[in-house]
Amino acid sequence: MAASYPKAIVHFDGDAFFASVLQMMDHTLRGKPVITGGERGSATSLSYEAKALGLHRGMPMQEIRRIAPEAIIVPSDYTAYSIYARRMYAIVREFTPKVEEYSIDECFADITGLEDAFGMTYAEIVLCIKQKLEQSLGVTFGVGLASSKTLAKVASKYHKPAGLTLIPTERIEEILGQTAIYDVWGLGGVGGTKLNSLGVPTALDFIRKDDGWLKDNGFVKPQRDTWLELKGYYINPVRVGKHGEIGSVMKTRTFSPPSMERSFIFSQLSKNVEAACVKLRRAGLKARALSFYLKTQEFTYHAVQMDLPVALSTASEMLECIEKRFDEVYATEILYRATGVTLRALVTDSALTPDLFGEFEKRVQKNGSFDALDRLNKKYGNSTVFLASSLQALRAPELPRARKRRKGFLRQDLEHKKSLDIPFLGIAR
DNA sequence: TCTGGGGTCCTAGGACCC
DNA sequence: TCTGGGGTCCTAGGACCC
Repeated sequence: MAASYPKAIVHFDGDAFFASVLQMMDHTLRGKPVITGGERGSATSLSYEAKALGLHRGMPMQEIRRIAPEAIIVPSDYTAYSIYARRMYAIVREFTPKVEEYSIDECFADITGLEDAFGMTYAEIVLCIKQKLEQSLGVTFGVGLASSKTLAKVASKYHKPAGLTLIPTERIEEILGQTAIYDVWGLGGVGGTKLNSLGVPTALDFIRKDDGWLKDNGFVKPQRDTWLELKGYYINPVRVGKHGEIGSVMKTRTFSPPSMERSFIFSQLSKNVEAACVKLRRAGLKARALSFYLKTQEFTYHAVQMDLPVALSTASEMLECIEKRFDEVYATEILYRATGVTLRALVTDSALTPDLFGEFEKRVQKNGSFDALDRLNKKYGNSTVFLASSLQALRAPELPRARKRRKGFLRQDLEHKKSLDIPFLGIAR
């Protein structure tokens, strides 16, 4: 009996990807319990040897050291991860150009209709790609083949690690009967809880409901699409190429303890704007719009959305615009715990057209590092002694140390905070 | 665990217009 | 001028993902 696939969609998922990459880069780590994310204080990725010790993702490092002193905590290396990711995409592309780079450790491929070209069944093609990935990268992969992305996702995590699972149409019900509704990609915690409370604990129970039931219970397009995909319909397409292009740039940071001091909160926001601009310039982009927000101690958000007069990539000029509207979100007597900024409507540098009044020309000349501080300082005057004093800090020789300390800042640092955080403001690079 | 950081997509609802 | 119906466009915010 030939297995039937209306579409042949494959999902590849690197097993314990970060930890595995680090084990490949350093052979002394192989076969050992490796944990990454030490710099954050909790585990980001764990090797299978580490998982076998009962350790799990999100576990505090302190606890890990207590439970498993033999565990090796290694700093993250995002450059290495992305090199491996690119190799992974390249290998899959040797078989088909229809590859979606979904994330740093996952991709989808559409191999529909390729049996004749390779003289193999879909299952054989998939096995062939899987073996090549594992041999070339030294990382094992969970691989799933089905007729939709959602089903392929179910398949790739069905057997771990190094699993290969096929879900042709005739096996859908069997597999989904063993798939918890919480584990279905796209439904999330809220949707999963809701379905569970409606008496739908598995994906099989879900696909057995009809369209009317979905509508009556308030399920909308994203859930309906997932429902269709689980039934085997190809709804969510494999998106070739487009991934990797940046649509928006965001920077957010929580600070502790929370604060109600306007100048401090504004400086936090400045820091985020600066960091976002660094990323923006690195990508050769400028933003025509942005939004910024303050997050209160109660986890409510207050945001302002604004268009920029011209496309910008420098923090100083964005901050001028932001300052004018900062008080729309900031209120005295309220404790805030985080700020954030999102740069949107991005355009490439080359596509930028100078505006009518020569603003563009003026801006080109203003690329000095201290420009931002000078202008802000002049603008705010006495009301922001804070910024003025930070200017001194910026020019002080111990800048590198101050920057470094910022990472793990402690309560004591708070007393001196004003001179610690501000160096970030206006360092244009 | 009193709740990280960086993204995308969808939708309800307001503004505006016939 | 008022009322109602019905489009379109835009945005804020929610939910989800890794």
